[in-house]
Amino acid sequence: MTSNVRPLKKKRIREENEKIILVAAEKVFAEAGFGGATMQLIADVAGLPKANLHYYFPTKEALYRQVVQNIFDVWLLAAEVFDSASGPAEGIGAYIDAKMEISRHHPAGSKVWASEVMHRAPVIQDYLETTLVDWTNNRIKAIQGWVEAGLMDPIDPRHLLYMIWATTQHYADFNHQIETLNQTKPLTDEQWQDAKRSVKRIILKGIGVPDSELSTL
Amino acid sequence: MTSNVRPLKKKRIREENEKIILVAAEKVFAEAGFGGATMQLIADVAGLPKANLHYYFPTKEALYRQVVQNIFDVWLLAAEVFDSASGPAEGIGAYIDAKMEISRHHPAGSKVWASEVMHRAPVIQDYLETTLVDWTNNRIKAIQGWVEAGLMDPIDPRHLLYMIWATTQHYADFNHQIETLNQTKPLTDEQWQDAKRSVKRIILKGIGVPDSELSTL
DNA sequence: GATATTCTTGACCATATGGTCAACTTAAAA
DNA sequence: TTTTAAGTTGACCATATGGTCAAGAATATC
Repeated sequence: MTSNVRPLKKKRIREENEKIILVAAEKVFAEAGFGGATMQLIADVAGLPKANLHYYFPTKEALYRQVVQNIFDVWLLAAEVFDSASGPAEGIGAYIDAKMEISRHHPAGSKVWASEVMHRAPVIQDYLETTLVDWTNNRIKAIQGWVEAGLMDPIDPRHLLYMIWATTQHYADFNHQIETLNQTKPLTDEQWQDAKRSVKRIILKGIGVPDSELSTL
Repeated sequence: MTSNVRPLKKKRIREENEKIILVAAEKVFAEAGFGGATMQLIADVAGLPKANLHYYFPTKEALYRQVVQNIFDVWLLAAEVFDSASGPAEGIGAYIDAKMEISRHHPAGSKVWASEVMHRAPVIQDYLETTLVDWTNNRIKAIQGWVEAGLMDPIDPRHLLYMIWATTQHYADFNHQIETLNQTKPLTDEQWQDAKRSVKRIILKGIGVPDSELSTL
């Protein structure tokens, strides 16, 4: 109540409305895909008239593009734990944990990303070719360093990264299938802990991290 | 030429046209999503007038449903290698190989499936709840048997299956991203071999299959 | 050869959708 | 207070799309 009475500056109005629209758009794009999503439905979810969306975002494509870019930022932020680590058990373990948390609490974003990439990335291809390529190459170097230091087996870093991405994002993108296989119920806190532990255990053991470092999972 | 001159029976005409339409539909649905796909585009890809599609498939939904069901059959067929195996190295290894082959040669189907599940399976929810649940429960029992026989570590079979599905399907669903990270080129035969070997090695070693059985990869 | 059945297809229709616009309200600036 | 700028919104439009239909062609049946 008070927050509505308090006079909002124009700048705040813009920021808040853009935020509301982006949240609604992410949800609708995730549930219906780009082609299946309608501006009217996004407007209804946002609680705003459709014409208002077009005031802040000129076209459906522009709105979608902003949604995808925001997700990309979330991905990159989660990856920072990778760098400050001294070895694979810590770095990859923390990375898996971070990505599993995103899958749990931010599944819509992951789905929009998956859909965009499945459709050959018509909107964010430039990001793939620049930011993602750079990021990946740096992570590959880090992993190769761990291999050379004898901290893990000589695994091809690319396929390791793909496995981490695939598995962690699976818990978001396919959450409906996972719930169906879980008596149509969402995973409990315990089940999420089990999932994280299982994924970390299989991958870390699979790349040759010593058993002694797995006991802390 | 000869095949067109030869008089075709009406039954054959129906079978062939349905096949042509289904192949075109799978491709278009994979590239554009259900909402983004248009009957006109599917008709163009199939080389038939749009009205002809509606003669064989009454609605867009009916056509889509048939596409998804066909993919489901491919999944199930690939899983048969699981059963005839004597242990995890052979069974899971062969299963991973089979699914990787599908991802390589049948990526469109995998994408349609992923999209369907991401959108909460509006069309094949009944299949998930019956066939997929049954299949999964049987595979879980097989894995538990291997665990009790001491052939692998006590891993939660569910999370193991999710990891296998996620990773193998990633090479189909995200093939565009993988190509972008591979100098925008498709994986070569060798790279596919590397991929299969890496995936099998990490997972099998990760679940405790003895090193002696990994040397054959 | 005559009849019935299946298949083919251009033209057409009702509807949904992305996007526009002009009138109006609210808030900031002068 | 007056003026300017930013935000709001119902009504509207052009287009694209799923689906229909009737007339005709091809094939099977008798």
